[in-house]
Amino acid sequence: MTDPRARTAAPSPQVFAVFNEIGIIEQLARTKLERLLPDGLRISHFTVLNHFIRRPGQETPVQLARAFQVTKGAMTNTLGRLEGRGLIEIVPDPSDGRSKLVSISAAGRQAHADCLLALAPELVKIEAAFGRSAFAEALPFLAELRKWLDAERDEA
Amino acid sequence: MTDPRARTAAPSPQVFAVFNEIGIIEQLARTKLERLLPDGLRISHFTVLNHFIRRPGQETPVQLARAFQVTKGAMTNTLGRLEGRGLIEIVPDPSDGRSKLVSISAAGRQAHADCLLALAPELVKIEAAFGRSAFAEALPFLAELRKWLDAERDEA
DNA sequence: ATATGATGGTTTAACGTTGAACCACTTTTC
DNA sequence: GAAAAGTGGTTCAACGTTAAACCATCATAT
Repeated sequence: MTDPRARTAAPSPQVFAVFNEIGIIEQLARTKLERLLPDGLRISHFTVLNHFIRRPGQETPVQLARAFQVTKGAMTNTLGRLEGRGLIEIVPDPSDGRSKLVSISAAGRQAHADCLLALAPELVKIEAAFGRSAFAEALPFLAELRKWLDAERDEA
Repeated sequence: MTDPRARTAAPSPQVFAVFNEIGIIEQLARTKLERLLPDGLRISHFTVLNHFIRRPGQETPVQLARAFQVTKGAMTNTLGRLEGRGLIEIVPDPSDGRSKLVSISAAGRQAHADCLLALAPELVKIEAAFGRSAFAEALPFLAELRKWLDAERDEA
């Protein structure tokens, strides 16, 4: 603040580098794992199924869109594909005429199990290459970063 | 290996979680930062400019595609946009009739500087929220993971 | 009650990406 | 040398995503 020309400090190269690595990892991991999923399922489809396995019950499309940080339009697309395959059920929300309620179906639970089986070997291989603890240690920072970006999202 | 039914061990939840967080971070960061870039530039465009700033010289489209882990088709698209804006120059490779040589232009250097200026405040804010060291500490694992996924890519 | 604003969901256009087919040129092999 | 295999680059279709406009329905205020 001693130099009046200094409007904004420069970010450190590490910040750039972290986002750069994350971008490349996302791309590599998505194409690699997507190739393993059965029946042309996409990561986005699997993620929704996974969500319902961990938190059984009903949820609205908007809740799901927020949970995965995608637009409503993207979620409309994803849910349409899943419903078309019979992996989820969508019913109107009796308490709100605008809304719908989404839940996983028996076929969806089976598909999720198939996905897990298909992904397991690759994930185990990755885990073995780095050791179990490496991922556990990396997780807190990534979760914090995700939460921060998420929270800062709707502010602006 | 004592149980013949055990074909593959199950991956730990942390591995799943790490890729999940990375996926969401990538999405949030891309849309957030892309909104800041001037003149409708995309992250993929900026990344190429950034590459040429750090490593001045000439490179072929295939080299660039490999560096960023995208398909040749994607790089054709990216380079076409950049050339259309006059931010890079593409000339035929005199030593190989199939190939081309890409280099950054003066306008490209200026655009890169504008991008840095536009991104700086946001990145500084993120850096301040987590401390400078947090990113430096997270980087080695991410770089390792990226390298591993990259290397494992062409094997299969 | 009525108007005004907010929210849930869909649709459309535009874009970037993958994957595969394709052409041109080079390198290798015999 | 000629044929075969490999490599650089482009094009095309298919898909997922964002952004924005839009309609229907709820909530709130007056």
